[in-house]
Amino acid sequence: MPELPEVETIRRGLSQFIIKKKLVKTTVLCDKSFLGEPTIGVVINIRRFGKALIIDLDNGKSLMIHLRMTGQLIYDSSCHATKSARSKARSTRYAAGHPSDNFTATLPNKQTRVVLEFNDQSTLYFNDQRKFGFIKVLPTAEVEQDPFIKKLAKEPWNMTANELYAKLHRHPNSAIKPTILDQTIVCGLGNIYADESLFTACIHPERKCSTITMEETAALLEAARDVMDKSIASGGSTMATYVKADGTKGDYLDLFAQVFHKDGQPCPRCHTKIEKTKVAGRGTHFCPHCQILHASDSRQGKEGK
DNA sequence: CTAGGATCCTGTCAGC
DNA sequence: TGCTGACAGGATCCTA
Repeated sequence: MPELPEVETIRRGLSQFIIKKKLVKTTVLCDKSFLGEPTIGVVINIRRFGKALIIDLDNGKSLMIHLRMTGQLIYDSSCHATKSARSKARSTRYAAGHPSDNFTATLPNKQTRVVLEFNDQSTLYFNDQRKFGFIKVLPTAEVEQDPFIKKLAKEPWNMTANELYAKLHRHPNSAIKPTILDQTIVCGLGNIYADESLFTACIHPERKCSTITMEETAALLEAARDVMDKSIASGGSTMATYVKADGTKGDYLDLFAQVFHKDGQPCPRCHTKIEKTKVAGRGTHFCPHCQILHASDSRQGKEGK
């Protein structure tokens, strides 16, 4: 699901395409996916707070979009049925979010929840298989007071190791992984980048926060910045599926991930097999050799295997 | 206050 | 083939 780098990728791409265009029509195909009243206005800015995207209009309203697990935004510059074949041939697709065939499928389709149309007849589709994501209309002036936005922590680039260390140690008995997934602790990491960051910093995902040292905190923060910087630079790991040389589909994620979805494959550092387990209900990938679990981290009620 | 689990929803895949 | 349960790149709500 889209994490910070994917949402930033969408923000940059959409900025090129829809700023200064007028949103003229909103079609809501799933009531649950759209909160508030549809509105009409010119797009003047696109911002991001953590994993939330904000589209500001010139009428004092903003669209807050959260993709959650399976949301996608697919911009299509081609026009609708009335459009000529010539302009269709020149159509542009810009898609990001949860990777799926929807990026190239005919739209709208079964998973399309909201359709936003602009004055030049281009279209932004909000697709979301599981309906966890949403678009919400609210006054621009109130965006930063929104409960979700308001409690977001700083992003890794703006946070010091001291700040993160203090926050981690407020949850001494929690495992490190679910703690860094908490957007009020540090903002932007999701399941992929949490695993990747912990791997890079050589920290076992089940380490208790109380055992994380200042040095490890600094390494973790740097790792988080690094993996997300790399992903943003390459257009986000979920930007699209790509077609491999043999004609089969691949996922950009496979190209840069070191551990995520790599269980059974050799660790890039030590060649030990990457393992997959479950930590706090989330699939978790790590190298059992590079990422050591200290004796003091062992938990009761957990049967070893 | 923290910590853990259930929950929202649809689709896909492994195993029988 | 059909059924079943597990699982899924997020966040919130409820309970102890």
